[in-house]
Amino acid sequence: MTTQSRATLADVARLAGVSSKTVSRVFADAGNVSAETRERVLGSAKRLRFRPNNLARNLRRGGVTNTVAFVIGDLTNPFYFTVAAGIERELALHGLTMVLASTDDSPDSEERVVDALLAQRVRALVLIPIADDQSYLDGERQLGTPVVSVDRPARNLIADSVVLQNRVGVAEAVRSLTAIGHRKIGFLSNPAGIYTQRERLAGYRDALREVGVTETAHWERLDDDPSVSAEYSVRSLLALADPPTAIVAGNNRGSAGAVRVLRDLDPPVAFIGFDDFELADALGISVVAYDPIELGRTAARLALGHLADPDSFTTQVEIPTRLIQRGSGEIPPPA
Amino acid sequence: MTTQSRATLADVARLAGVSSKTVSRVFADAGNVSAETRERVLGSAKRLRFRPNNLARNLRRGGVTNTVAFVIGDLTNPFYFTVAAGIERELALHGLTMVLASTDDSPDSEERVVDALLAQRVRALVLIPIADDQSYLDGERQLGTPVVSVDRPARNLIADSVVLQNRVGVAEAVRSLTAIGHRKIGFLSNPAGIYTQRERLAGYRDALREVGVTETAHWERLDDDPSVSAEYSVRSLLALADPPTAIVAGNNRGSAGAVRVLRDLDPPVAFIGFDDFELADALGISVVAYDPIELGRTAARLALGHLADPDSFTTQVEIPTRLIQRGSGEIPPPA
DNA sequence: TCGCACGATGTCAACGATGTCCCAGATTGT
DNA sequence: ACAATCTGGGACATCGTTGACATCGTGCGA
Repeated sequence: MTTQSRATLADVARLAGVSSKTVSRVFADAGNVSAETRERVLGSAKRLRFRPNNLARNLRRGGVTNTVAFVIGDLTNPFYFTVAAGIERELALHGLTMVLASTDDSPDSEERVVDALLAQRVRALVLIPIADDQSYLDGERQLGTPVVSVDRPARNLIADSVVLQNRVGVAEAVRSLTAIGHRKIGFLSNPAGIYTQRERLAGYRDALREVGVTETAHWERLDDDPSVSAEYSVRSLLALADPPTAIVAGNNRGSAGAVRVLRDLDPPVAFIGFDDFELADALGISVVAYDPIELGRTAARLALGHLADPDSFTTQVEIPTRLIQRGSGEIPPPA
Repeated sequence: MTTQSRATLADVARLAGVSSKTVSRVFADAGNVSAETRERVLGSAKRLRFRPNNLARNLRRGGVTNTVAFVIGDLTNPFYFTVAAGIERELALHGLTMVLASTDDSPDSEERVVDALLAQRVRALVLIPIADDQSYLDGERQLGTPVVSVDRPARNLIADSVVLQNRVGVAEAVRSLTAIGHRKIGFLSNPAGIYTQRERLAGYRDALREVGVTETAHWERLDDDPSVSAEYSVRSLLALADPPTAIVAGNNRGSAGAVRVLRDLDPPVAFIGFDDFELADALGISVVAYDPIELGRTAARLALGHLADPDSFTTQVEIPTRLIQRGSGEIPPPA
């Protein structure tokens, strides 16, 4: 494996008998090079396996790359990576590349990871905020780097954001349950501390209040400890002296647990989850759904918008949710 | 929004009253700078919102970045994304970043996408080969860029690869069916043309041949048209004059379809899928499983190994699979 | 007390590509 | 026929950082 060193513009130029500027013209400018010269240059380039060095190019062009960073908490969550797919697609349409970095859901590493990306001179930053405070990004924003927060609003930072209709979505789901007579409705949330879960909890309470139910605390299972399984929470609800006749989950984690417990219960307990999932249709599970790809695309579009017009206003977008009824949410309470 | 320009080493140096080299030392070398000077430099840097420019740094250091590219066919396939998560984790341990690019399953765009990444001077390349020929990467490999192919071997290219125990895994699954008396076993494969599916099909035939069944063509549903739904294929198997008593699927696409059709069949038809999936346990679906995270980690480790020792031999790794019995695969044939 | 090692800092060039300016010759208009 | 314009191509500086090497005190052993 003779690891020879990489060819540069100058090497190609020497072999082709032209100046390096001419080679540069062939590869970038496309301006004013005779067909004959171009052929000769391309021939030499191929022979030397030349590949233009984007590091140098970008440096010369003022330190601007064509990559956009997406900072994600937990890479193994299917929700986040579908968002990433949306971002990648939209960026690809504009010739931009996505760099993906994970903070492993650790608030402390967020700033460190983001810093490393900014040092790479990413063109824009899309992130799912994990830490309690994104004010450290303010300087960068003022320097002109678009920052878009996804799924949750950034804290202490003026930035575009794309979030779901969490509160309205859950309220609609709960309303569909109260409409068929349910009053004792459980709610699963874990981790309960984060923005999305707080919003969804609020939606749950909203809808119950509308039918006069204000005492909901004993039907709420709010945890911040990921080791508490959703199955356990569901069982603890069913073990109540006055158990709920329906359960709503704040995320797909809750759905997975609920499915396991509820499938062979008699009398059946109604269930509605948040986040759609593979096979939910086969299982007949009703869910509050939305389009995660669209979430990503929208985030990318906002970033691209700021790149095109740095002085545009910051925007908050809400991605709509919709209730998909598949059976589990349409079970009426026992007579 | 006053978009002021970015501060450089020189700017910080001027403000701190030192040379730019000293500032460089503070941010990189960490070598021999007095505490007092360091304080002063860091102060100026913060005031100017200075951030070192990795483009310039990497250029100066010989055009070597700390990013590794992962080229993926279809970003929305959870399998690939979990692999990506594994890669990202392993790389993070070594201070490297992952860039993700998608070819949208188009063989034509593979070379284009890869080229763009190589121009960014990625340190190594991990890819899921889509095109029929990866020989275009040979030059780059000779230049010392580690290339690792994942899930399928690269064609016409000497490169490390990490693949699953496809053939053995499926053979084991089919054997578990023949062991309890099944002889009429269907096989679903779509897209059937790719390496993994061909291997799995071979495993299926292997195991049937062991029990003397050599005529399997009418039980094989091999499609290359993604618009042919797995449900349709399953139904067409069941509609045979002599329908199979068990079905094996070549991927999770097949499983999803099979689950929908098979759940309320009487007499029940045994089923084993390839690829584990969320809720497979709740549904009692037996599958041939493996660890996709480990697949990614292994790929990353191979790349890192080549970076550490450029002259190391290329390696082929097989990630083990295992049969997880959850009920659907243990149904005996009707008496 | 002198030489020398060492710590703290500075000078300068170079990484690879490109923007700016410049030039020689060919072509065009009047 | 001559100036004006265009076309292909080159020289040189430059983007922001760092490696190699130089410089200047200071303290310490001989």
